Amino acid sequence: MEVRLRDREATRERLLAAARALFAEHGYERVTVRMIAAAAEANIALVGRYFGSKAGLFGEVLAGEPTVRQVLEGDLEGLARRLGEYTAQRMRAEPDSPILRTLERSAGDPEIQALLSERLRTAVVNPLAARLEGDDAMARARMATAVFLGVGSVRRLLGPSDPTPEDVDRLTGLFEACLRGRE
Amino acid sequence: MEVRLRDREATRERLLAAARALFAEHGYERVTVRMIAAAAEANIALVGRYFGSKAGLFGEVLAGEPTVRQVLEGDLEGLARRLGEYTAQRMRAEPDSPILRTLERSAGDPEIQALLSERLRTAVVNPLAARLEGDDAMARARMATAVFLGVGSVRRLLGPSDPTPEDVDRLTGLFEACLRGRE
DNA sequence: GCGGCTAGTAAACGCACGTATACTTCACGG
DNA sequence: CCGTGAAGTATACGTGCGTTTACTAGCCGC
Repeated sequence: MEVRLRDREATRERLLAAARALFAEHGYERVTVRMIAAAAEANIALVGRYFGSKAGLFGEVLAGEPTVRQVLEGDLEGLARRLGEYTAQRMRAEPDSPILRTLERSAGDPEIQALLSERLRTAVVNPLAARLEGDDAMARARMATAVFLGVGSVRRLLGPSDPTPEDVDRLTGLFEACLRGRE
Repeated sequence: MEVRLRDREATRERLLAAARALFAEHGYERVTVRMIAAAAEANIALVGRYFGSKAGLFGEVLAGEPTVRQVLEGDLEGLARRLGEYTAQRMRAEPDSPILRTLERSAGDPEIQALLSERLRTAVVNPLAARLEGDDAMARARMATAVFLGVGSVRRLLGPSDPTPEDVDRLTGLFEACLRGRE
């Protein structure tokens, strides 16, 4: 593989990677383009050149994230428990996903909020609703998402707490109640 | 009652009221001291003079909010349903409480986050935990709080939705699952 | 080998913020 | 009626931000 010092694509990728890590670490507003450029060992002006703006770079970071969460795959019966276990981890530590981490540090800028909203919809809520049956599948998917996001909020605001087996059971029960259709 | 144009206490109160409304409307970061001063028809410098700083003013706004939520009062059996109904309202519209509105617009500044955290603890989580029994009362109160906050997050991010009677039932079920102790 | 496109750079622009300072104006007690 | 102290004002300070501009330097085809 050729090594080029002046490589537009490689520099662009470095900026993207640095932005991905920093946004996940601190959220949108508390990351400056100077921080990103420094982390990528690139010049500040290149952010504007390659991504148009800070918001454009953020949008590309979001777009680069994988859409389907592995939690949603697998059998439908175990879905509530997988969600319960996955969410229980959120009580202790930050999510791996940059989207979710950024979401938790939630941005006030309406443009950024719209980007996050669109992404949450296509990456979490819609895939989840697609796995459910009934005409209120979307409402139930939203409520399950609420539980999921809420646990993150509580950890962020009140501090982490190690989930007990009872917590996992309780969360699983919550998701079962959310996902269960009318019988 | 005497009418005084130069009334320190009245001006202070106007600033406080303006700040309360604006913080609830836009969150901490997106409100400037200039906005507050303009809304209160007071001079910018008075914010610093009377409250020390913007953060000091915010702290006083938080401190002025009522501590105990009426939802928590009343019989324990109906608590889950009252929480369910109260939370269902959050699917449609913003909370009345400035604390909760500010919480939803969540501030990144660590100092402000600490203020919000302390307030959420003393105004919501602790009173709720106090009403529960069992050694994991706090864990269950935190989970109920997570559901409550999560519904707000989802409304803010994905847009409001009118709660159906089924939503109320489902939320009530969620809170029952959270609040129920070991049997 | 050299000119021209282009990646990369340095520096500054313009703005908005929270805060601080020096000044002005008014109410009120003597 | 006047001086004094507090209430209120105008303005500027310093900082940090996202963005832009004018420039430099390197790669590549000819």
